[in-house]
Amino acid sequence: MKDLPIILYIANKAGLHGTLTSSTVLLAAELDISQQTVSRKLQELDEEGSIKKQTTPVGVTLSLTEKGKGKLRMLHGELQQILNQQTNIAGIVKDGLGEGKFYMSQEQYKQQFQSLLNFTPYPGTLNLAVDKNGAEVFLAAKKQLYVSGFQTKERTFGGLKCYPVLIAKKIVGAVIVPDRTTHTLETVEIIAAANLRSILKLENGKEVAIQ
Amino acid sequence: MKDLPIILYIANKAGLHGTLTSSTVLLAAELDISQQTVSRKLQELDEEGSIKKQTTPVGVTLSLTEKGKGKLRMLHGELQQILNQQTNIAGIVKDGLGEGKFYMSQEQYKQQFQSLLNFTPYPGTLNLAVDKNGAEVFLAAKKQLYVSGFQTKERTFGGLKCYPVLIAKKIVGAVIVPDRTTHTLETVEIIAAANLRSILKLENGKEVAIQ
DNA sequence: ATTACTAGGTTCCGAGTAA
DNA sequence: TTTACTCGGAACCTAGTAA
Repeated sequence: MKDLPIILYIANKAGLHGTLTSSTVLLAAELDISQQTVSRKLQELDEEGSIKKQTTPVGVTLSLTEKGKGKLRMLHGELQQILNQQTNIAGIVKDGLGEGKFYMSQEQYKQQFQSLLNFTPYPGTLNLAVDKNGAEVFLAAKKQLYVSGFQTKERTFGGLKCYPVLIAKKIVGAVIVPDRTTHTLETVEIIAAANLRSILKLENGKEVAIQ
Repeated sequence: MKDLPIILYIANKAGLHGTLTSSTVLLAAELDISQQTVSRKLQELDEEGSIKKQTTPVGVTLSLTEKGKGKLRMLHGELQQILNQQTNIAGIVKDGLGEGKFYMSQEQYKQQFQSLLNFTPYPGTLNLAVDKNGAEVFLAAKKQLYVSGFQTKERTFGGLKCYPVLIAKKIVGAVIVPDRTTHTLETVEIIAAANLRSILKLENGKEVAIQ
């Protein structure tokens, strides 16, 4: 749309249906363009039918036309669509390998989780089968935190990415994606402060939504 | 915001967080500007930090930066505020003068209502006491229809403005404002296909929301 | 095939000023 | 005071091309 700043200014000051009494000089100052440009642009917007302009001896009176309102509504709709994308996915509970429990018991991991997520994870992860593409989009939209790897005298523990999420609309947790993961994003691992399986009464095959 | 069309295009195609693989030639065709302009604008948007651009031998790979997303969100918020103004008010049921019933029984009114509103009003109006200013803003935001006056051999019936509304979240009706009204907008008259008092179980003093 | 530079034409902006 | 015209200069766009 053309000359959006001016239309937005009018809409803000006058409301969608009201009128704005002002002057080209004042508008110029507020919009940080010259009085001449304001004058010209108001003419153009009027001719093109986006606004209605009445010139008086003491200034101008402006309001949006249906066409102008329509443009704002269209733009709003477009933005709505862009911004309100996939913000949740569902996954099916499935068996993990019991590794999660071992990892989540490591003190170094636990400390990092506590400081990054403000909770210490229950020792054990919930594995969810999800749509791979859906999960990628979903996680891309989330804030990514990073838990670094470390070494003990026995072995090396890798780093992992970590995305805070809300599980089943009420429990704060996180999706974790180990750097060297055994499964792709077809499966997603979830941690939380409590045992999700028990407090959500989950069994294999049940569906859980995360957001 | 500068170069909104390009940012919107990327956001539409790639989503907020995804990446778009394309070429300046293709973008030029879709946006109806020259390849050179696309090339330059992508450089500018990249330098200014609204998008991230990677140039490959076969085209460009684009994604929005946090700054770019922020701009979209800000614009969206602004539009939200403008568009989602007062879209409902509440009123207290009160006694009318019984005139409504007489007017709504007039065949010429009934026919016009039917064609404008797609319902024939129940013979009688519901009077609601509302906040005057609130009502003005509310009605200003509604589509205004006009029912013209007419004459019979006995007398003259005036025209009236008519605003389709939803009553109590479920019943389609309309606010009517006679051209020569006896009350100001402190009281609002409502019509609907059915008897609102009975189907909503209303008595004087009860509150009704209209939107 | 790309991207993107240069050059020249067009559009746009705003200082000056008339009404 | 206004709005809005003229006109010179700045900004912007694209055809031609190099890489």
